[in-house]
Amino acid sequence: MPATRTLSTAEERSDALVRAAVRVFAGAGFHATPTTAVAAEAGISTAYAFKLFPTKVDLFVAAVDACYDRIVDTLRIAVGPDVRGRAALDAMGSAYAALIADRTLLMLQVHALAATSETRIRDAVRRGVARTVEVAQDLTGAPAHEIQDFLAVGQLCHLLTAIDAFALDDEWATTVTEGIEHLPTHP
Amino acid sequence: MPATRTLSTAEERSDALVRAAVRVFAGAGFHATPTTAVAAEAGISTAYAFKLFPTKVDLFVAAVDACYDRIVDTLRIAVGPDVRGRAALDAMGSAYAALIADRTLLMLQVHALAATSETRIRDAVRRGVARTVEVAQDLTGAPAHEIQDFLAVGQLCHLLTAIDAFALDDEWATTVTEGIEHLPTHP
DNA sequence: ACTCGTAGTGAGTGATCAGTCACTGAAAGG
DNA sequence: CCTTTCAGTGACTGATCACTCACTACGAGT
Repeated sequence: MPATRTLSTAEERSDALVRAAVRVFAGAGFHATPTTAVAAEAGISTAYAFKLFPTKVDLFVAAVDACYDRIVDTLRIAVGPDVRGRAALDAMGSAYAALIADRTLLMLQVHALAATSETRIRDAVRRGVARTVEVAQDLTGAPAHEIQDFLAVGQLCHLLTAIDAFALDDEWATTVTEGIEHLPTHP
Repeated sequence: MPATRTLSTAEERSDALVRAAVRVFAGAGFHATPTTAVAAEAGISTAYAFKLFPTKVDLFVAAVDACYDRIVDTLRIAVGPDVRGRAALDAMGSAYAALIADRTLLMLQVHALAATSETRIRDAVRRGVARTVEVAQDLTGAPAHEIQDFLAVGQLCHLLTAIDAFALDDEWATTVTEGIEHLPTHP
């Protein structure tokens, strides 16, 4: 293949489109984001976006899967081979906090959860949570209640970040954010 | 006022509309639910619904506020005057689990969180969380980290219920649901 | 009886958006 | 070259939806 190729492969375009979908859907969610906005962010026409992903749901599901790909990879490399149990879970927690610091993956999860009335989106979230739990179990060997804690604290971070509680200094906000890994506040 | 009155007061209609809004928005969320569907559920015309609540956001915010009204009331009556600390928080947890058993208030919270890019909705969620935290602090006197736990477990229940994890018997699902107050599965 | 404020609605309208269609053009193999 | 395949798009369309307007009707006070 010559270096002067102007057309991309469909696979390259699909990847770019999914990356754009993660960013754009994270902003306003499934129903509030037009497919046109995703295509524009990826720099391709709406018509071609629909050729690559026949429906908007297909594209959203691909974005959710990509989101959990990144999460699972991050958790996997966070913990050294000799670390187990709670220490390993803590390492995963820190890695996760760093990963979602830019809010993109965090908000995409929030929006995916809200779109679970669409069966295929619910299934994508199930797959993602399943993979997360499995990697946490396999690499830390921690008991069920600690895995639950790990997930629960993650969900709490989602809530607090979505409402930007870290930026507030009312008493309730400081109570509920104190000691939690600080995530950057909304611009 | 005679018993044969056929017109309602605007206040009665508003209340009915907000109750309908809680139910209907809980189903598909803010952006996927037309105002017409809420008005129909309440048995009034779309035009009148817009006279009572000038915008869809106004109606949604009223629904979110009503949702947290019910939550806060439930938490308040759950704990006896002499119970404090972790025991009191556990009582609140059980009362909360019973309250959200029909998924309506639970899913409305999930959808509200996903709609926080609208400032007024974000503020409504903030108000709700603030009230929840305040009532938990005042009535239990529990330390901050226990209040955080309380919130975190609630959020975990939202996640697990939204993806109907309680209905699954894959290993990850049983791991992550075991010991958590069982909520009914989706029909 | 009359009038005025308020409950209540049918029938729109303009904008947005998911998805389609008919088409252009690049480039690899022969 | 020339044909075939695949990347890529502009210009629609039909449906949906937030919100409006012009209007009817009820009933309380006088």
